[in-house]
Amino acid sequence: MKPLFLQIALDTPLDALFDYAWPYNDLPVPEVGSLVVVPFGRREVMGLVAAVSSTSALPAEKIRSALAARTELQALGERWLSLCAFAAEYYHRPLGEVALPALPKQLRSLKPGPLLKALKKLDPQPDQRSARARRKPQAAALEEPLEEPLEEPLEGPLEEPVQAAADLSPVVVSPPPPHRPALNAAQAEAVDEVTAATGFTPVLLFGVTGSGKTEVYLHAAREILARSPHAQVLMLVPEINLTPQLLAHVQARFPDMAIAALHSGLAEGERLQNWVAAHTGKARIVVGTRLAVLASMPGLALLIVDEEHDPSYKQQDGLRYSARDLGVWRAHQLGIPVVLGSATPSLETWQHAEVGRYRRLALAARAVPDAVLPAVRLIDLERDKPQQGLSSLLVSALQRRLESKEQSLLFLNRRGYAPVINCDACGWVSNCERCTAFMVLHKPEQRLRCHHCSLEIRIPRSCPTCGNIDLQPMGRGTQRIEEHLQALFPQARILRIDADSTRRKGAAQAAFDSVHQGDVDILVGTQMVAKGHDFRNLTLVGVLNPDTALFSHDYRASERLFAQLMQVAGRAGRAGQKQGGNPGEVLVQTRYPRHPLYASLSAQDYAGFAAVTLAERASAGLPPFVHQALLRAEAKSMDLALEFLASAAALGSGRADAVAVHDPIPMAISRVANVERAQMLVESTSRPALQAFLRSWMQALRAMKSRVRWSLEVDPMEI
DNA sequence: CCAAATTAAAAT
DNA sequence: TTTTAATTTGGT
Repeated sequence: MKPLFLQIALDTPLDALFDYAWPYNDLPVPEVGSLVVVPFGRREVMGLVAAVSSTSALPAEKIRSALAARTELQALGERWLSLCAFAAEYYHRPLGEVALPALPKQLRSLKPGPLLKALKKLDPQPDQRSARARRKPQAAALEEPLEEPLEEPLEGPLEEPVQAAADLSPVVVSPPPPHRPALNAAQAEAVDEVTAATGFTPVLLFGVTGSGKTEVYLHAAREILARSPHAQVLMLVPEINLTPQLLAHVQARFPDMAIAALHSGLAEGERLQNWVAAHTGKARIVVGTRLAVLASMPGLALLIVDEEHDPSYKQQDGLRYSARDLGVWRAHQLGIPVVLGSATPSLETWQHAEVGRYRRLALAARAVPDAVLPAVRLIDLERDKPQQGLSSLLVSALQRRLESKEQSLLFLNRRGYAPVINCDACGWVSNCERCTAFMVLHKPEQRLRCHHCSLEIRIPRSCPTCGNIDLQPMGRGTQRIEEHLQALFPQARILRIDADSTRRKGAAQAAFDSVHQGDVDILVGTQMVAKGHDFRNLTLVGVLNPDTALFSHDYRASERLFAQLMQVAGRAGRAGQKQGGNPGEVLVQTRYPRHPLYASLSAQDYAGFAAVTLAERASAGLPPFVHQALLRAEAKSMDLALEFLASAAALGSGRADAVAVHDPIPMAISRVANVERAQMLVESTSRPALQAFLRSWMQALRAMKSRVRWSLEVDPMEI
């Protein structure tokens, strides 16, 4: 008998597949992995065929018919479906809520128009880059020094046979020879390890900024792509801002290959276009942010996660997945190598390497011949009292760079002008009326803004409680530092780069370009400037206010701080010193110059830092030695939220075998946008035990049907 | 008495 | 989650 029922995953929180009839005898039955349009309630939505069956457990009158199949698109593969199924199971979400949001929006639109257009565009031309990739900023980036510049474009021993195999296209008459630096011994060994791998091989590529990780990625990719015309490589980067740079780099090195970018900054059409290129195998290399880990790539043969420690790999709403973890799982599923690159690996990854589950390959030196690691010096703020947030040592270091026409970077992870304003007379502070948080002073707009709920108000002329007209900004953000620097150095060209200054599309790229072109003397920025960008003429990095993370209640704060400071330190003196210039220097302003974290930082000793921190985590029973999940609740009142969590805990008590359920507590910022939030930690030393508990617990919780909004996060990063 | 606001229930 | 129907509330 012919199968007649489609079991369809839909983007809805209901944890079920939905049975639909396929009554069209003259049309082929859609195969598993196809997209189909179905009626759902009063709407029509796109669904994904998860299974096809000749029977249904439902009474016939409840079953409606599917309306149409999206036959133009090759069905999604079994491997992709099981990747989604794994993510759904691991993060405890319905399959449809994982699989459908992983597809480009236009693919889920009921009209086939955009897809047809994308397919048509894909077909005639062999080189199907996105329009964005061809536009100017890309071209400009190409002329910039590559991330790890080397003196001579020597051909490595690996190159010749690979190059011959890669030049498959008969259309290309004579491509310009790509600039391909030779590898040093450590790099070559790393490439060998990755390319010689058979089966699943997780590799931690451990190397400081400038040690040449990108070269390893590119050489390994070349080798693996040459093995089969269908092979594909996925390269993940933490941030959209870093994709143009890597994309330009990859395009320059693989001029004959179709390369696709996937990130949330693309226009819908481009996103679909690039996704389809990956899905059909046309794009041999995909460069993308975390969402790209769920791209359909039937030929995936190598997966690279650059800066694997970066918190951006964690999705912070909806399905709270870790793209790095899913990437590793995907490599395992496919039996392929996965390269995790970092100078400051996450402690999870480092621990995997310590016990031998991951292969660790170290790139010790900077690949740039005359580059030296910048000296890290601590400025004791108790001795060198800062003026307007700047110590005298830092000011004179800035002065020296201005005199020698070198660039400086001041790093301050706090945007706005001042994090709060207050009234000296009565003690009023600028609290947000909807959140338990301060409203931040943004001077260019003359407004107070809440960074949690986006509420914005004009700066009050006088104190709302006592009428005092003298309201004071407290503390400093990037805007205030920028203002003060301009007063200190009126002739200097100062540029601020943060989320506020780069809100417009393309603004970030333009800002980075102007730094590269030497139009900027002093750069002030938040973490945005810490990542990836290689500023050749930059020899001073000042770190302004790092201490708060030292005493955070979040045990991961110090790990993040260390990684961030190492990364920002790497911006200094990266391309080597020019004659007579200043040596690369990193000045960290701190009240705690004897803190062990700063000792490790000064010595640029990640391994030492990791050993100490892992020992602390082990003795305190923290990750990676235990596995955690977090149940969050949101309600109108804190009591309701806590009450929900308490009854959830009671529901769980019977099932908790080798699992600890902690007390419900209000979140650190307990109210956001007038919603009270609380959370409850669940943990176990056994991941399977935790997962088994969560499975049965979630089922019970869903049946409980509370009015309280709740969500579960597996492997939370911030607690 | 109607209409807005809140609650409950269903979705194959 | 979204959507709709059912019920309560509130002002008349």
